[in-house]
Amino acid sequence: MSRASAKTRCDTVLKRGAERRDVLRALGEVFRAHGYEGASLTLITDATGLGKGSLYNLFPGGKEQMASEVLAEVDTWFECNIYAPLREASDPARAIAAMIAGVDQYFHSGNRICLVGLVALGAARDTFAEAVDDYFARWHAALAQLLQRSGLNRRQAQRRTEDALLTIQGALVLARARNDAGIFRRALNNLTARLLAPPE
Amino acid sequence: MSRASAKTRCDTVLKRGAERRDVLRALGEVFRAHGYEGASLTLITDATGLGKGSLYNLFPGGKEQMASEVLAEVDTWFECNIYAPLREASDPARAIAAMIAGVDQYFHSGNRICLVGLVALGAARDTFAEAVDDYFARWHAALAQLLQRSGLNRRQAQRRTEDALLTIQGALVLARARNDAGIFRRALNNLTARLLAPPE
DNA sequence: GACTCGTTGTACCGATCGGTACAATCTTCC
DNA sequence: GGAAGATTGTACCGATCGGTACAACGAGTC
Repeated sequence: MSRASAKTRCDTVLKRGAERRDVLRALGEVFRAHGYEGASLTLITDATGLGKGSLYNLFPGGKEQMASEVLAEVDTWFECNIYAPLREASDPARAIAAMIAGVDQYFHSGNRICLVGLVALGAARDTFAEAVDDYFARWHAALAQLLQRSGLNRRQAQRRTEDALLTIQGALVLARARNDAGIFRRALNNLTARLLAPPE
Repeated sequence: MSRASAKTRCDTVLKRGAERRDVLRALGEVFRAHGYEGASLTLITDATGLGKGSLYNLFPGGKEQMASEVLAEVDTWFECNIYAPLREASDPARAIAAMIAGVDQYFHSGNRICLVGLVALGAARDTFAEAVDDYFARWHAALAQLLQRSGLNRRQAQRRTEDALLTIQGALVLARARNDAGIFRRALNNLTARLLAPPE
């Protein structure tokens, strides 16, 4: 998942990919709900409505390929809706507000889990280590770069970016743990202010 | 896991509990490494050195009881080493520094995962929902109370406490995802400053 | 030493795991 | 319509899942 392929990925016309998209979406929800190990083929066939035959025809690599493609799909979404806008933004305040809005939308205001974070914590981390690291690394790079353009020095930009990413992850964990999506909403609000604060 | 039993739990003399403690410790590491679903009995027997016979003699309730007792053990550790000191502290600054130091120690400076957070994200959340919520709720109560005593109003104390807990969780996730324990260390440093900052 | 009773290893249980084989079916193109 | 190729449901595979049964073993007690 290199930076170079990012642009083309976003503009790709999905000829016969529409239904595959639907399958990937369903797969994503199964993995989110049960984790990589917990997502049994029975659960997967139920969620997708596809039999094993179709499933292994679509994903010859089995469960690993399914999860891998789901992660790639997540990555693409963030690339198009979060990272690219951050990189191309001229107005930092607007860009940050847009990022927060995008994150809030993607995670259903705290009612949806971060699949990448979930995979990172589980035993499957090693299998998908590259995709996991890449997801956060590219987010980090895009946001830190924007913060630097907005006037922060490199060190401050790095620190604030790290803070932003872990705040989002932590808010998702805590919101889920305490079954209180308000935690996520409040964290995002607070985060906006912290990111937009003047250099210290 | 009620608040009332907290005190006695800490002072309990473990007559024949010493070896059970060791087993629970090993169990904890297996669950941390593989999650609840992923921790198969084979992995468990390997990690504990106990056969199934001994295991089901010690834990008639099977895997669920094992995980339940491990969570209780985690809870006890935090009760004794984190929550109780926070409640009984007279000097807020010292208490917060002690909390951060305890957290850093427990999570091996970012190289160890939060089992409660992991369970919260997984499918086993519902099974252990009460223990999970309780863990964070008691931490929240103890810290918020201390912050109020240090001069913050209720609202600010709540906000900062929520921020502290999710920062710790998020830092653990991100540190693991990016395989960089430095993220956790930096987050804890930053958190100390934020908690000790004067009322806004 | 014999009796007790908690502890342990081991064989085994049905269910389910991820994955494969393959015949039946559906499309597509001529 | 019919040949060709992709797509699908279903039966099946060995391995492993969490859990049980039980006989062998162990430390105490008399």
